[in-house]
Amino acid sequence: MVSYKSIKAEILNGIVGRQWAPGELIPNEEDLARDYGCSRSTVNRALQELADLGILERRRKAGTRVAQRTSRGALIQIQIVRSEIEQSGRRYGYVLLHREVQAADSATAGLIDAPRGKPLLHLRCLHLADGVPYQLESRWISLVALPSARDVDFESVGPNEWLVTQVPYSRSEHIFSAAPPNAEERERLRLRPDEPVFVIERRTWLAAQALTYVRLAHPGLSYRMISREDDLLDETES
Amino acid sequence: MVSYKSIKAEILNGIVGRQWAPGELIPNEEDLARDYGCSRSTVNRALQELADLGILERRRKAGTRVAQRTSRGALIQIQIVRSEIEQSGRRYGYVLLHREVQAADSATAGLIDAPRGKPLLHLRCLHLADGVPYQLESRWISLVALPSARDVDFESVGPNEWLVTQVPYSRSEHIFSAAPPNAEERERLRLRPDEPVFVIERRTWLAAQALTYVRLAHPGLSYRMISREDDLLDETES
DNA sequence: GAGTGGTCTAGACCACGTT
DNA sequence: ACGTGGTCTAGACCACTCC
Repeated sequence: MVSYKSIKAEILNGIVGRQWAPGELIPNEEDLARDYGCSRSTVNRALQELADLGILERRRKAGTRVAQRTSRGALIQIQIVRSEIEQSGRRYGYVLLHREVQAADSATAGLIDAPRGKPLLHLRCLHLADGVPYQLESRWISLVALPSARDVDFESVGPNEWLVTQVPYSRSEHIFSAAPPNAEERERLRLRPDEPVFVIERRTWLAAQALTYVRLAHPGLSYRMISREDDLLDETES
Repeated sequence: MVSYKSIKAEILNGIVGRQWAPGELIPNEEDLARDYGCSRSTVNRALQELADLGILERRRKAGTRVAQRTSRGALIQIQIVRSEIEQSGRRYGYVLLHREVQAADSATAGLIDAPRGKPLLHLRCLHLADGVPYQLESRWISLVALPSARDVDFESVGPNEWLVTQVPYSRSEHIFSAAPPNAEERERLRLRPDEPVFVIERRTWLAAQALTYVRLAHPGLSYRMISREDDLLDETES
């Protein structure tokens, strides 16, 4: 029996081995099914998965081509900060610096994308790795969307860890940037002179409703955000 | 006819609407097929795609559960710098600063992951948006893997644009960081005092062979790397 | 052992988009 | 108009893994 995985692997080999160049047409499903001695459904599944990966481009009547990949994706895995630190073999530490319920003013309403005047929970926390400042977190949580957050004190559980036990989200936005530190960051993160911060900002929504906005600042000289990918090698080729 | 997309959408609605909580078991394929009045294959495709998205977890005999999503991904699209600038409505400018063939010394060999002594093409380029410095690129290309690069002058075509017309890659690594600028970056990017740079480093391989290493430095006060995602809403729900 | 998902088939009809 | 991919079906057999 010819499996769709083996067909995927063979097509990939053909691309990597330059049997088909980017932009080139590969045979249609019917021909491939005859070549491999399997049904068209099996070929279809293989080609469809390669198209989902961005490796092929398919259009009815026009056929299937090797994609010209002009943009290259990098998938960043953003973990809970605790597991990020513990997985690197370091000891995790957590301090809640500030906790306050406030009404959204125009500045914070814009950040979290919630209506002005609605109640927000504002938290500031410091995360440490082996006692060294690792991340300064400044977070707003919409109490309209997540009213139960009002009853959590966040002294022992970080907001990130609490949030993942709650609802899923349906939309998210991440912004990464490099910035000069503000006074609090310089002090709390014990930055050296001229050391910038690496900033991650994240907003999440469930349907149209804003859930949370968070700004995560890391010391620039020690923090690296890394993404590794094996694009094609997920099949067991001999 | 019940489509696999409508089943996907209904299951998603059930999850977002908390009909099924994270970790909870959803009905098996046979039951769902009877409920929806379609074949098991159709249900299978819907559930399998949701599992691929990380929204469901499936195990034979154990059934299908709503996934506990503890880590959240952000997909960064790294485009050719030219289209990145032109898509924002600005005019693209390009200057080749330096071009040199050199043998890999121990430092550069480590960066690109190629054997010491092998020939490398080293390029430094400046990319501008509306005449303002946007990105300083420092790139090494393995002439072992890509010998034809030796014959390209890179005066009019940027290395990024040339490379995508060449081979695909099979493995890549991206590192993002915030750093104080070096002297050249301060001058070429016309940085303000205390302005850090946002640095993207990328290495790519084809099978085990290193292709290229590039370090891209952006002015920290103006550059933002943004990623937006609609996790669940790719179906046409009314 | 038995229940569940994983895959394949042969056929069918349809939607789309190129020609 | 027609060639291509997109989807669905009814059935089958198998692989895994929980009990």
